[in-house]
Amino acid sequence: MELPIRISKDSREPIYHQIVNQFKALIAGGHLSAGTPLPSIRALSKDLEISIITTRRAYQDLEVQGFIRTLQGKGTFVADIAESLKQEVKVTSVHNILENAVETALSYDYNLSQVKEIFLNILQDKEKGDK
Amino acid sequence: MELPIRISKDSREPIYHQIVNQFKALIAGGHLSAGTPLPSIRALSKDLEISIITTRRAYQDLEVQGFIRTLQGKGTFVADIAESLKQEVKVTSVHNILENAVETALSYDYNLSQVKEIFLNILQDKEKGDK
DNA sequence: TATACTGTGTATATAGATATATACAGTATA
DNA sequence: TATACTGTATATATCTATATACACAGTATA
Repeated sequence: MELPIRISKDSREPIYHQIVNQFKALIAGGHLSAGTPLPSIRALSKDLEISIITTRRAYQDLEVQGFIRTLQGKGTFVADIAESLKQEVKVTSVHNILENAVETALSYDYNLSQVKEIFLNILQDKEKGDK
Repeated sequence: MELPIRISKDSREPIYHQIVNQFKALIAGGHLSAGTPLPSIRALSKDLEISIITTRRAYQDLEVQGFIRTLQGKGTFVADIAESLKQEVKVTSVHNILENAVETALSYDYNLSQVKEIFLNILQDKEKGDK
């Protein structure tokens, strides 16, 4: 199974944390349903060219937060999460991300109209790119 | 001078890096013009309740990237940067930030229309909040 | 004019966080 | 039963953040 997990080594955000956020998005967004097996820490670490301890750290955080379950010798699976919780994570996370992006754009001395225009341009580019 | 520099200790992004990004936004955005003195590493570290070595690390990175100049015993000042460079940093950074936000929103299985709606709601909230 | 004080930045040692390499333990299958 | 999968643990190196001390620059005062 090919997962859209990517890490940026340029980012100062810890690698394990990038992985956590991306899996959270996939799970809360419904891309990965309950019971689905995740790649093993070895498979993922090879895929991302990082240490298995780094992928394990990410899986540990996800497990502590209740998104996945791991069984020694068996593997890691998407946990059974209440739809309401998934929805809450989805709505809250996306809202926070977009709001932070707006705040940052405003700190560059753009005004709301300009931010809106730039954003709509990006959406347009994405729409064209999808075709 | 009161600067809108804030750090989030919850974020996994290193503190020094958060400071770098926020100063970069203020400088590229024109809020801080060339020659403006920045707070000393002691003043800023007291303001943010962090170590002076952390603020120094942020100032060092900003100096290496050409945004500021520091003189031992005298202080730290906004560097004289070409308007074209400031503009480039401004446009590129904001575009990247908004684009990444869109990408992340899409990874939560929102579609472009939904992302647009959420974003416009946020802008609306911000417009109301400004009043 | 020299010295002391107060500002400024700079350097070093240490602790915690992050990422790695390597070895150990559990489970399933041939 | 052996092998190949799986997760788990430990030691080490690097990065980040801190506390503390040192050095430079400007100003005030004797």
